Amino acid sequence: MDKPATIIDIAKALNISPSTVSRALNDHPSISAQTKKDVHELAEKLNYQPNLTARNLLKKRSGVIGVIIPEITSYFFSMVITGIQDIVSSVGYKLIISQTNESFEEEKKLAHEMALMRVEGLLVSPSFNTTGYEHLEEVRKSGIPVVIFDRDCPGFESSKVFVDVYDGAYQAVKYLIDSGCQKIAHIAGPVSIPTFQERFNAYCNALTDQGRVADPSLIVYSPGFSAEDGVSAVDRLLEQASEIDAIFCVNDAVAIGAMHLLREKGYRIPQDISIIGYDDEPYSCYFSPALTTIWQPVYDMGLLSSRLLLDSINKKVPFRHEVLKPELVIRESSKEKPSFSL
Amino acid sequence: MDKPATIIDIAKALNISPSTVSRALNDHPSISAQTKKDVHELAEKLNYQPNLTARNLLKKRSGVIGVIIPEITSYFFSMVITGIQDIVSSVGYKLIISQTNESFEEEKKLAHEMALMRVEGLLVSPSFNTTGYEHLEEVRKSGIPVVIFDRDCPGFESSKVFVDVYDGAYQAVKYLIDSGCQKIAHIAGPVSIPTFQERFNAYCNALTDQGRVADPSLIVYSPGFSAEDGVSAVDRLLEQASEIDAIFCVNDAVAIGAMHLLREKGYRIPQDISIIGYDDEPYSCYFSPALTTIWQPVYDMGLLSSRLLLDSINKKVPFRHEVLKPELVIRESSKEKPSFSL
DNA sequence: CTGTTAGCGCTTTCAG
DNA sequence: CTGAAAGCGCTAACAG
Repeated sequence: MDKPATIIDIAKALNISPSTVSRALNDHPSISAQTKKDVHELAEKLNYQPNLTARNLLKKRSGVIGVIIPEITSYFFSMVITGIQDIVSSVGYKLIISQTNESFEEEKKLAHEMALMRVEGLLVSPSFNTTGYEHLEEVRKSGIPVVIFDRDCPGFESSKVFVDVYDGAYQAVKYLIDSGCQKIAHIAGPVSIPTFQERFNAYCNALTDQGRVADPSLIVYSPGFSAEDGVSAVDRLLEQASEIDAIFCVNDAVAIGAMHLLREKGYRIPQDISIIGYDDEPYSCYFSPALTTIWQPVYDMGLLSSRLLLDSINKKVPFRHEVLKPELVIRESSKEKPSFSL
Repeated sequence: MDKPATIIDIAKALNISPSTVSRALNDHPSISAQTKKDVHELAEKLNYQPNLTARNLLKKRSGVIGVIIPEITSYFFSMVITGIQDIVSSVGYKLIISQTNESFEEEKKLAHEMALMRVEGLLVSPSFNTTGYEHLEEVRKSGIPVVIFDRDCPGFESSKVFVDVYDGAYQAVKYLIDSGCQKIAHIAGPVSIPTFQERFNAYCNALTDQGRVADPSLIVYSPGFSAEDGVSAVDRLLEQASEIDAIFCVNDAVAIGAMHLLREKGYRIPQDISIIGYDDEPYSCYFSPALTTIWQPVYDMGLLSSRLLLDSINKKVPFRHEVLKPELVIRESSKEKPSFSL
């Protein structure tokens, strides 16, 4: 209601100067106990709230950190955000979160807006359609530190935090080989996207490293990576290949869609076909069979990237590149590895 | 890099006054085309970016809207946020999002911080442990409109947007009855929480409305509402009841946990036991059997609540209470309703 | 211990 | 069409 009380209102009412009030409020050492008491009491009474905008203008800071992500509606990114928030809120920062919906244009617009808002730092995971980094260069040129996470921006210089995508995929395929699978298929995501390209590469290399060949008829490229895409991808796979006994899916969603159709077609998992996904989504362990998958330290990624960002904000530090390790979570959708091979 | 250019820098360089520059930049009608051109060109060259903090201080606005939710890591809330963001970003607002993790203390702190930041409006879905609304009253008293969504704050006066929880639950139980189920159990959530209490009430009423009684032995109260809770709840249910042929679960997570254990114990779904959940989570249709559940217009809730908030910000409007309708999504985890009853 | 002064960057009367 | 001046609310030298 009405105008909020200012420091000047308090000063006038107490017949002292605004600076004294300011100092009293900020608990400055050289202010008499009595004055402090008077000021605090009146402030309380008037329900005084400091105007952060004024303070920010003076101090040239905003107290907010920006986050740009492709989408918030995924376990992955919402968990990263939780990690980020736990760190930055502990040091008094607020978070401005925006999603690009995988649109490059939107990303450029958002980056620009963030710079305008004078965010003190920016965390970004670029969209799949991002093809240049001038928008991020601009942000950095305005003196705002940027940290990239999860998805790389090759050539853009900044601190970065990733999960070792290749390693996770390699582990998965290696496990399938070790468990005795002979015809291991792969439902690949759009390989124009580096993350999926890496999973694809790991699939091929894991195979060749064991003296096998990556048979093209065992690979199907999915245009998307949702559960629906998994359904149609496995449908095509079954047409072009025969006798497959394992599928490494580009992510859990696709794996879940794939399992769905396979079961409908009467395949037994894992007796007929082993399935491994990627991401360890919350419900993946509740499917039957429970999905074997790759777990990623998602929350940690949020913690780490925001820590790196805070470092860059506080002092000029050299860029750091951190790579977190994923883990294979063995459940029921894959055959067991014979114990003698341990 | 270096100091960002200000309006004064431009003024000096062009030998005109800051006010003229300001007007030129804002395309004020009474400025000569030539001056405008000069100013814009130099602004471009100096990479001038208006200082929003200064402008906000003057205009007494912040351009941001606050959102307080229990958690961001759920399909439900992240989808609501998407709806909110689609509306508010179209009119130039930025979003500050914070999660309470169901902590009342945290919620109070956040509400206070939001007020301090001078957010222009606040959207809140209170935590389950929220017992009073003084923190929200305070926000409103500072002149910041508040809109409550999804979970009610009884007695707190503001615009509110909810889904008709009772209706959804009633539909679910009614369907089970109509499909011929005789012993319909309920895994209830913590009934201290209004949402779960309502689902419970609907369960009882749907039964009694059809001339049945809500048998206490068919009801199990779960302390939580995760998939794990569903597992243990159904375990207890099987001990205390016999021959149940349907379970209405408080939400999809619990239903998924319940189905998991039931399958392990050899029950066939829906032949032996029909299952209905609540929420229609993204993967619910991919379980086998696909889960029958209640869908809620989550995105719409985000749209609507932010629209109501914008209305309150722009002009004094009376509070509005909106109730959105959920829908029963029939899939495979429930027996079919005989067609003659249609 | 306290007051004076100046200014953060911008907009907006009020005068020309 | 343009300039001078005032001020949003707060803080920080610099003086006492």
